[in-house]
Amino acid sequence: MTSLKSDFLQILTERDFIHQVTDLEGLDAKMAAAEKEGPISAYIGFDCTGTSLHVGSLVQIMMLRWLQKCGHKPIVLLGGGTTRIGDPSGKDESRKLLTDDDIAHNMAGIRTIFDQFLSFGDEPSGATMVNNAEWLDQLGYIDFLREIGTHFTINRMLTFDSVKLRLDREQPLTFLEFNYMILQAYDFMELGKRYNCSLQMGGSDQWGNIVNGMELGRRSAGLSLFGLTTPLITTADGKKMGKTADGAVWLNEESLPAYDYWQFWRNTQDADVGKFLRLFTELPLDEVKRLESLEGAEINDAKIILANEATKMCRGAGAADAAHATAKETFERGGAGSDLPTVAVSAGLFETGINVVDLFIEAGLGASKGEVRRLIKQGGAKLNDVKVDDAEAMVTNSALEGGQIKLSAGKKRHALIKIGE
RNA sequence: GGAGGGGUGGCCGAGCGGUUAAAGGCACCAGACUGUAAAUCUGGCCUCGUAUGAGUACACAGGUUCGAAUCCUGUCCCCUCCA
Repeated sequence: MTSLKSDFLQILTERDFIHQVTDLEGLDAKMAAAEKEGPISAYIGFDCTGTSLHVGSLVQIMMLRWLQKCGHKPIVLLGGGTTRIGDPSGKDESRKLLTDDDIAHNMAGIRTIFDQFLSFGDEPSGATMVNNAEWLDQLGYIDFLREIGTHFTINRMLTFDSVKLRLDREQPLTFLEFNYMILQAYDFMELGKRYNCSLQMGGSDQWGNIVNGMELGRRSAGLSLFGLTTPLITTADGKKMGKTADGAVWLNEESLPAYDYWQFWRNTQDADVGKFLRLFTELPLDEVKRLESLEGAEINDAKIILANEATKMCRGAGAADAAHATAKETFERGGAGSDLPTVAVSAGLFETGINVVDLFIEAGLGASKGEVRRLIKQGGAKLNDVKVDDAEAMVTNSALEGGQIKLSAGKKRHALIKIGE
């Protein structure tokens, strides 16, 4: 492996973050010279269509974190302006146009995530969050076309993968979508001008957009810009990572409790442990090597470390410890950790008694009565770790253990029922 | 604006008057095996009912028929080609 001069690129290379770089040596030299010439700023764009981001964005977030650790300045660009148009790529869903309030709300939610990973502030390496509405909102169409449009040829745009794929497959591509790449290119240039940002990073699908931005910056503003992309992160069986039964694995607590977040990492397949440790934790590489070489049941220890580290970073040490403790209690001792999903019910409920099936639904462990009955029939339902055989059984005060009841659906899904006021 | 094609269960996709709660695949859930892994096997996968069963359901609204996802009419939406 050729050794790089800058810490940042060295780390990224070792940890398999890099898919492509526009000018590795040039960028390396520039970053290595930071001590004399000051840190460089780099940005990654994020969509703000929701109040949270999911693990799919985590690679990018980790890159910004490393960037900051290496003394450079991370810029988080939120697509406030582009979100207002609505991203046309997800064309199966009718795109909803977000109001300004929605967008502001979403941005606030996303900000709380970045607060965990980055340190914001005015110091040279302090992170900043920028909204592209800042410049996009004021764009005049004609001026924009004259200034920016002249730098793009349709011939060239047609050669981009994102466009070509659509055309080859004879799928429609709207004009709006076609313009997206120009707007993204414009973002890069504006960030270069306003924030002296010289590097854009992103997923491998962003390569074309990044390159466009570099060229626009050079031609229109004389900027020297760089681009870097990450590979698409897939699990060992070839799926895009980050999807679970209930959808995305969200990064913020409101969308996904820390316990579930921890569990997501804990349930990583063997074959992915090393990869994930490299990308999503900051453990030293020799430690990662040791952990990923564990075999058989021992690799579970590596998964626990992965879960702890990942959760700590995203949700804080306290949340990670609590999740770990609960998992230990629940899985290793068959008890009930306090961090399990908990549902409070009124005391009166057990005076008269409640049907087990209804109780499971109450606890969120089943969507319909039929589903819970099936679960019981198949032997997957447990109440205080005792298999439930009778779907007609009533649960009364006598089932309470220390004021709570532990319900389990299968081996992994558990919930606590507690008496509330 | 003109011509044509289409909207089926979470997704893909068969069905094209009765034997269709709707083939098949994917995803998902549970069980077995294990290590809270993967792979594999078994069962399940609209709602209500222990179940025979009942109720809803094939874009929406009507109609034809003993009987419709299947035929007809209207509405909405999507796509392709032409202008």
